[in-house]
Amino acid sequence: MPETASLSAIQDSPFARKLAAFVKLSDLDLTAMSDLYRRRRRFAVGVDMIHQGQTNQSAYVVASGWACSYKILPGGSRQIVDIQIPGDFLGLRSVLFRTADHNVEPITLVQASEVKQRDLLNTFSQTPRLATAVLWAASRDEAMVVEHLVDIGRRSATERMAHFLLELGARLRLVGLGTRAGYLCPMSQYLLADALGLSAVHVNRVLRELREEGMLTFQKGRVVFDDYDALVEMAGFDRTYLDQDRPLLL
Amino acid sequence: MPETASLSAIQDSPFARKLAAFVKLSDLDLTAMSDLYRRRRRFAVGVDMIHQGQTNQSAYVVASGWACSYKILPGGSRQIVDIQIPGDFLGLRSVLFRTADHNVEPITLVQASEVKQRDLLNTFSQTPRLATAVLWAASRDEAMVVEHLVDIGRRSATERMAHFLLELGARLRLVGLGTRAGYLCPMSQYLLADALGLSAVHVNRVLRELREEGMLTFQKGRVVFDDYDALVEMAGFDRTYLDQDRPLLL
DNA sequence: CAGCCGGACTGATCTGGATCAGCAATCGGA
DNA sequence: TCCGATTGCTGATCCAGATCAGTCCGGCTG
Repeated sequence: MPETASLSAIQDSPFARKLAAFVKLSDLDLTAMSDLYRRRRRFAVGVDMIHQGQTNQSAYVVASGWACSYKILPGGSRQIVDIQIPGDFLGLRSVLFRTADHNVEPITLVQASEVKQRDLLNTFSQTPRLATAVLWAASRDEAMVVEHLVDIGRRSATERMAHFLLELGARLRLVGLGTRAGYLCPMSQYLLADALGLSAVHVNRVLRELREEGMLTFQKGRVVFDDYDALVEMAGFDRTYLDQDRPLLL
Repeated sequence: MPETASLSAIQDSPFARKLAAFVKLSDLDLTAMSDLYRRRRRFAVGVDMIHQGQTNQSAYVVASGWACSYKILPGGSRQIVDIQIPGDFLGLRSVLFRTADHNVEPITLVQASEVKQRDLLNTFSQTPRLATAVLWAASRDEAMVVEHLVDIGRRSATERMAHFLLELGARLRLVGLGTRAGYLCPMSQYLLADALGLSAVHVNRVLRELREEGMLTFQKGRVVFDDYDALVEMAGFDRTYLDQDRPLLL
């Protein structure tokens, strides 16, 4: 039966894996999801996926690759707001508002499914459970932005770095792309700087310190947690908002 | 007819006013909303409405008064993440996740309607339009947190202050509690400091500078925009994400 | 092969905003 | 009516992290 085959394919996608942590998805929900998945597209590094100020943008669900959303301020400097990894929704706000309030740029080659505004709103009205699940995912993203805000507002450069890399690790583990030992991370130190509100120079210093203290090593595109527990302790990392152990809505 | 009378009462509530900027609400939606509105409660200053780490919290829709959500870090310092004014949802994340990831504290006496988890999820499954509207409102809140993040990460203390007070003004105007000239603001300089990641002392300095430059005056619980346009220019304030001129979803 | 370029890395210097310390005005309660 | 608590205001000092000004190394190109 081709239907069930495609259903199980959807079920294994990072997006479904993530949402399944919140709601138990029915076959109807999965079918609706697979409809959203039709229009697959590729984005090369250097070509923005979403442009601040543009109207009628689509949203995307990332299938593979990394991207980052950021804002440019009058003055030239930029702030990276969030990192998108496989399974993440991207540009949801640019669909719900008429104009995009941020940019999204691929960090690596990105493969993603385009979701048009009309399709999204239709799907919501037909499968309310899926709408609730997306609300949950959006809230989870908001929780991460909040954590990021606290990072920048109240944590030292070292704590910030540790917290950021821990969170990324936890997210990657959820979609099977990392372990407690570490993960592959294609971010340059310049990107890290823009994300953490530091200068690239200082990022380098902080990474060296963490390495020398035996906490974590980030070299050659690979993050290795040398002492996970000490890192969690030092960064004040709170796992609860990422560890949804069982679906809330059955 | 008591039904239509109560419907129009709901329609005039700050919450409905806000959501109506996004979707045209049907009578069914409004009825569902009024059901959520039943359980009205009052919160005095000094009594937290939501506690970080607690489980099975309710959410609230603010009818009157101001509150703030914040996080406490190991170390004692706190970061105010967002301000809630009438019409705002509050504690949505603590309902969607099982445990609250932040605190909410009243700034003034707050009157709010309690929304239980079960009621909320039921309402969503019965009125998907309302679910979509709440998703929109949550995304709008996220956009503000993002803006707040950029504030703290990349703007100077003065720009930050200007931006924050402008945004608050725009939000208050949406629910009819302020004008382009200014608004009443019950926040102390200590609260402002916690929100902006500054020290109270520095908040004071910055406010004095803004006053002396003829940009804005914040004294005696009242914000007066002395030169609105100059302020917008200086802060790099982007109105788009708060100015939803017509409903997106009819 | 040389030449180039982008990323990682380092030391010296500068500065925005925190911290500390203290005073004046206002308010609310006994 | 006085006293303590809260908020607003100011100057002096200090430090985390920015900025500047480079070197070093590996990969890519002509």
